[in-house]
Amino acid sequence: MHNDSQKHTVVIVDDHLLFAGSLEKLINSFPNFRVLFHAKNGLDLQHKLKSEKTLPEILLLDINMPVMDGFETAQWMVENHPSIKILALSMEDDERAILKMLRTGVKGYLLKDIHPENLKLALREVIEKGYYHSEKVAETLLNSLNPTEPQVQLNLKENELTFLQLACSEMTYKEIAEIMNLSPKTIDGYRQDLFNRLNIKNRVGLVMFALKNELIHI
Amino acid sequence: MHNDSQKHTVVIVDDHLLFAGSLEKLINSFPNFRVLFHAKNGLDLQHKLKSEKTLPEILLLDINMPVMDGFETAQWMVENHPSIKILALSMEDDERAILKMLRTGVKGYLLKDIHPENLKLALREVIEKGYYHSEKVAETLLNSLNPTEPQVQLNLKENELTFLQLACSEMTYKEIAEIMNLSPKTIDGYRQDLFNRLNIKNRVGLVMFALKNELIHI
DNA sequence: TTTTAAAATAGGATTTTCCCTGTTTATTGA
DNA sequence: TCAATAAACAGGGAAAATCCTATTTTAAAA
Repeated sequence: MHNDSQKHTVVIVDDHLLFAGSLEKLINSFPNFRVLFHAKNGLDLQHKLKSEKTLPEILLLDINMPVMDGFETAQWMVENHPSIKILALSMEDDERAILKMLRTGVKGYLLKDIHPENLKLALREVIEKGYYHSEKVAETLLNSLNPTEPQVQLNLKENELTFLQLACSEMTYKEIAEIMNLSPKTIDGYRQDLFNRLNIKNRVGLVMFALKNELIHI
Repeated sequence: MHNDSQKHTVVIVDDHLLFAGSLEKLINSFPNFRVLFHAKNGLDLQHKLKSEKTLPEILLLDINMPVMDGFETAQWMVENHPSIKILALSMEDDERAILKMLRTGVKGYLLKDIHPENLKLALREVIEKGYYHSEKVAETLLNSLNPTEPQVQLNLKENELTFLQLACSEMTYKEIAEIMNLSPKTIDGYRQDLFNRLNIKNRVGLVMFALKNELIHI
């Protein structure tokens, strides 16, 4: 048995209190780890890191949070507390999300459907090796190197994006022009340009394109 | 201290192993409850209920699951094991979901962001009173009785629906008319009728309406 | 300071959309 | 069979959208 002072410290950031609470119980049941506290989101974490005297070795970070989500929080942590190792926790195995987090410098990425035993393993590895990569993450990394679908890189300029989003409303182009402080003829140009580049025939096509590429949400 | 045989029994159904596992730890730490086992989804639960000799008193059921989700599972349970009390667990406080579950007969509805202490309370109440209703659920029930937005009942006729769906393509109304074997003027009528009824200004409005009402999917 | 490229703007023609007020053609119930 | 009603269809005009081909303005680079 280890006494608390020998144990590695963990802080949990998750807006789901029930999950955070249970997770704490689970982690505290691991002989080598103990949870210092948990935070509801990135902002809450910032405050608590200031007020608490002890900094954790590991941060278990949920990426789906309101207010200040996992990405922002990870970035802030890397900048302000680079020594704290971040283990990202996520519901979905979204490839883009995984890559984004890895790029900001998290030490591991866990899916919430992993076996509790794997969490223990991940925590141990992060302490010992400095990182933990599950199979899924490794696979994603490979996929990203060898992209199956080149995914039409949409180079939308700021104005084009704005126009596209406004085109999904019931406004006329003239009204859109007014809002954007541009001549209707300029809007005319934006539209035609998009039609050509995206192989689109009319405004409905624009709307569908925006939808498919999540440029707007219903 | 209670010995196991005196404790109330719980089974967890959740596809997120980590959550299920931690939750088990948490519940087992409650003096009056113990977890018998957990299942990944409804199907898994069916199998396990058959093979295990002991039936639980309470079923903690996640509603967001692949394979056989919370709704189906709840229905099956009510039909096949009506004596087992169901506590639904959900990430989102989706009003429709709450109502749907309550109607199928679950004894309570918990959000995953509740405080662990509330879970203990909910379990106790379900055993003692037979149900547990959090504030949110009570509020939702009130809302459902007094609907703020009457939700335009959309009485779309077959042809109108078809037109609406085709209007979400890049076809002109003339082309749509051809496909539907109708005069362009008839299509004109359909459109105008929908504009008036749905308070829509132009074709983009039609597309957004179809999207919002899931008449088409992206 | 030129040169250059991109962004913004125009003119003008054609098509499509939108809107209003009708008429004709089924369909159905008395 | 005869209204009554709904569905389909039309004419015609105004507004908006689409599609060309330029020109002007702006910003960046040389």
